[in-house]
Amino acid sequence: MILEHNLISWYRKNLRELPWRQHQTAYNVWLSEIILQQTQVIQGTPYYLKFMAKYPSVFDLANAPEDEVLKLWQGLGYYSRARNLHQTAQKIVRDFNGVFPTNSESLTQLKGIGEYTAAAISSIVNNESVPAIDGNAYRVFSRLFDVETPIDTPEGKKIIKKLITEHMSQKNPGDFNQAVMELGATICKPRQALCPECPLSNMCWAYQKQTIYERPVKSRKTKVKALYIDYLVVKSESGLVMQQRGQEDIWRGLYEFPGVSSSYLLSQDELKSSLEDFYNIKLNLLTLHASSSHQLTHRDLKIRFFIAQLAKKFSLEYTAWDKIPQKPVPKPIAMYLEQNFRLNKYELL
DNA sequence: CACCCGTGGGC
DNA sequence: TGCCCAAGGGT
Repeated sequence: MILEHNLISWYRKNLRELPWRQHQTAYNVWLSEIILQQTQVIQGTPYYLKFMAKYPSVFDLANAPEDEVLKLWQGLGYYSRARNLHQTAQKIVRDFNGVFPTNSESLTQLKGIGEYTAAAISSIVNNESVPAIDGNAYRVFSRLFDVETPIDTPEGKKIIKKLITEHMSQKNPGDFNQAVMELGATICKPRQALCPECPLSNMCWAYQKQTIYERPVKSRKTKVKALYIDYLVVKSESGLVMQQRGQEDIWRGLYEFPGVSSSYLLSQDELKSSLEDFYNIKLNLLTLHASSSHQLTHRDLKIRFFIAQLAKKFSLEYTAWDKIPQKPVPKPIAMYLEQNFRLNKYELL
């Protein structure tokens, strides 16, 4: 009770004025929550503004082509969020006349909305008393009660959920959930926590025991695998050869150049023969044009771009120069295009 | 349920 | 530099 009171009164004095807090409609909150999944506010905000400007309602979003949605999402990462966003918008329009379900259980049925997002939407928009447990909530409550069980295990998640459920507000669940996240983002930070300014420091076990930076405990660490990607840049007067990635692996649905990937660095001969076999082509010349490295959470990418000269025209489709800027592409491809082609004309520098 | 999915920033 | 973290979800 005292926890709830201290937390919510602190929140109402200190909340940041964020764009999606102006109206708090279901569409508003849903869009912001999807954008902010695994994404910091400072990184997601420009995307939220772009999406709201282009798609003011769920109908506008539903009617957009998928490539256009992906293009607007480009650079934000985790592209399945954009595809699910689009599909869910279409379902809301088709099956619900454009009106979102109000309770968290129904929301969970929709693509891209899991337990956290459903709780966030229903508590903020519909005042449903369900805990929205994100990374901030795990950190805040594991510190408040000095939880030693790793929070990335089923047992740890259960413990945190029970603690939050016991302490969460019945009257103001939306403010409570947002307050926990706000506290985690601005005070109870992973590093450089501002404990003297915290409204809950007097009841925080980890603060008393000086275990703040040992909480939360995590058990798993992701292992990073190396991935070598070699791209073939095939030019003609009309454009570049580009293709859409399939449903496997990273960057699903985004566009890229033809190429090969490998777990080890291919020699020039290996590369040449595998490209010729895979695409059924004959390469007269293969010249290294640029290379870059790119870090993902679980991948260490080494990318090379080769200019190719073919014996005959490529069998794959050439994308016209003026169409290339419309294609959603992974970050390394965008960087390569920006550095080597003029943005408007897309001619070789 | 363990693993996979992007990108940017901090230290 | 290498690692951690961020308003998680799908499979």
